[in-house]
Amino acid sequence: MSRRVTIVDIAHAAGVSKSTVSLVLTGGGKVKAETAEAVRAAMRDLGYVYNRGAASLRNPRSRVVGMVINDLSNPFFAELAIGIERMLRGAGVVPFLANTGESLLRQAEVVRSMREHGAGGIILCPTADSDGREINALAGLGMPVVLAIRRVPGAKVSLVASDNRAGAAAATRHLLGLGHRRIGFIGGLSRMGVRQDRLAGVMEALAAAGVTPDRALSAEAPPTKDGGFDAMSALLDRAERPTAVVCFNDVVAIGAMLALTRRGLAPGDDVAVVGFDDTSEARHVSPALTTVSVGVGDLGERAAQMLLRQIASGSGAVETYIGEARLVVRQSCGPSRTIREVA
Amino acid sequence: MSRRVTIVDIAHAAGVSKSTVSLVLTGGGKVKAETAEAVRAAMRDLGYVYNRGAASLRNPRSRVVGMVINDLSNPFFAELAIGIERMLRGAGVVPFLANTGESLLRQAEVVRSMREHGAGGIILCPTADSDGREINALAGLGMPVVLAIRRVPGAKVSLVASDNRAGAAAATRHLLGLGHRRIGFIGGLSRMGVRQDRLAGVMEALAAAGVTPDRALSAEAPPTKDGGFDAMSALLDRAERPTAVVCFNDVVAIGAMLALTRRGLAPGDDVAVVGFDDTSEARHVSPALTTVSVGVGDLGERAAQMLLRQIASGSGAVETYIGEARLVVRQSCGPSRTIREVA
DNA sequence: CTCATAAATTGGAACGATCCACAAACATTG
DNA sequence: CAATGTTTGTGGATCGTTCCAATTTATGAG
Repeated sequence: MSRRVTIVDIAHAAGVSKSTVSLVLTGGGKVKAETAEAVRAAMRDLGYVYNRGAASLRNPRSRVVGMVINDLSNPFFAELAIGIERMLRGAGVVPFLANTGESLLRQAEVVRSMREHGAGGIILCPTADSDGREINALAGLGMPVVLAIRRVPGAKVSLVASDNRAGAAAATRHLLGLGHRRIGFIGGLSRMGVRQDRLAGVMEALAAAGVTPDRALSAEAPPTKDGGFDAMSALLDRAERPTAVVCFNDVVAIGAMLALTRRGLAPGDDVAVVGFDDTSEARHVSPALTTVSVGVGDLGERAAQMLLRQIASGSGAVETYIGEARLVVRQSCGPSRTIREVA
Repeated sequence: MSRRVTIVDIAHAAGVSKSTVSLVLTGGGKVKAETAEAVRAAMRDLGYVYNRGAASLRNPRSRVVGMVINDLSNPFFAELAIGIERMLRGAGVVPFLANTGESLLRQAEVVRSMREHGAGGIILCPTADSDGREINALAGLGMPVVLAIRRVPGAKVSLVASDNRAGAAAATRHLLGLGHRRIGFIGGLSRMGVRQDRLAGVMEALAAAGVTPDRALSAEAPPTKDGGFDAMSALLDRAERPTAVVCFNDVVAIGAMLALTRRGLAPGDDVAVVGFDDTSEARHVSPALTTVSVGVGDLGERAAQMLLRQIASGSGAVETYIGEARLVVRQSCGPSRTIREVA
């Protein structure tokens, strides 16, 4: 196997110096058009491949960033990753992607590995048990960091998330408007900031309507389908059942609907169910899930933009963007005076 | 901001030479335990970050590979990516991930970018219109390549895929066993190898049962929900409707079920529907979708293993793995003598 | 045609690691 | 204790690029 082709080979073939080749590579200008063309021709002929590792050794301004996602198998986060990637590639930046699967250990490994590869910044969708100090330490070392979706208690870094409180409040007002009074909240773990915010939104709306919340109607559970199933089942075992539930997210909501069906209850008619996130599954389940859309693709793009800005400015200034959360009414809340979505 | 800390700084702090530091870094052995510990302590104290770019300049054995996925928003491919990633990280290899969104241009860009970053190999889930020559060119340059899920006509590289033909045949036999005779095939574009294989499986099973296939019952359409919706609608407009359809994949099947429902027909009772891939959505739609499982996570792991083997051996030997496809019977094919899945 | 200036090009020194051939320190043995 | 072998440890060259200061070449004004 022949040696790798380097700029020196190109320089030789094109009859110029390696510096000139470097100039046309970096597009700095200052090189005559015909010389540049000759160089490019030589690169084509020899099958030259630019070595970014070598380049960033000398010039550490990096065109690579890391995106660390806690659960890629969740379409919500996959959509987020796609939004981030779209924006980054548009800006000529190459994203390293890693999936932590909610493991704090893997998150640490992955972040280290990205630093070793010279990532110029990191977009982090943190695991539920992330430590603010660790993230601050990372940012303190001069690494631009943007948290996405989930805030981390104590972390003083930039954040892109949705207005969970307002979204949950809107969902709750919708249920109140339909006549529901016994409204529960299920799914998510209490240490999750996102859950705290969404629960707070529900409580706020109940309070505003003068309804006294029943603490027994909110159940903690892993943010999975099984979690939703179990939590809903537990609530149904109680003497005083809820007539409606706001769920931590769509996955939990789907699990909850399954639990209802299993008991011969009709989601929407017997117990109203609202999800959160508006993943594509929400449209496809039956009955179609009323949910709160957070515009996840857009959030991803914003996170990417924010990171790029942060890298460009170099001033570790902390920014926060809270995206609007919009209620999407479908069929899972039974008869309604609002207009149903025309799918 | 202070200069980056390098092995020379570590060497100085630990009172050894940079060569020794390099030795403990690469774990080559030949260094006294206490010296190694002193070096490691210095690294901790100074907050040292290994510079892989510099390392792979001198020693090009790369610990990075690229994974190029055609559509991450499809949970099927997301699951594939997760399987690949799991195996690679287990082997200490860092995957670069990129999403091409079915764009051939982006695929080319992304592959180039990965080569520039020194990827030691690439797992490619090719766009539908990929050119075998281009892929052969890549492999010919000494880059280990493994195609996943989709074969590319003319490409002479390793492949990990599922037995689409057998899977489709099994699904068709299931429908035949339920008494269906007018069995259609919908979704996918005719240039897709995967579609050709699945369609061939259907035809094969029909022929084996002595049923003459009606060409008018197979409809081409983009492999999306809308594609499935439109294709199913078109078939329903025909005088002689199918009583059952095998769909290109689960997404198409869900679209087809939507089309049925829209016309007041009950999927499963009026027209049987079978999907392909067994994504998580298949379990959650109603009626739950009978589909063909290809074990996508496992396929991802196999692809990763195959690439690692190929990188290790260095011999561009071409391997092929065809995973088994298993019929999963649920509720979308109406009354059945087979035992329903106990969800 | 000459000189000043601008534009284009160039060689050599980095960047931060690994590799190699060799040297120093230590152990073993007759 | 000399001779020999075995661990450990070391300086310098090197990988492919960018940066810098310096040099050559082209352009324009008088």
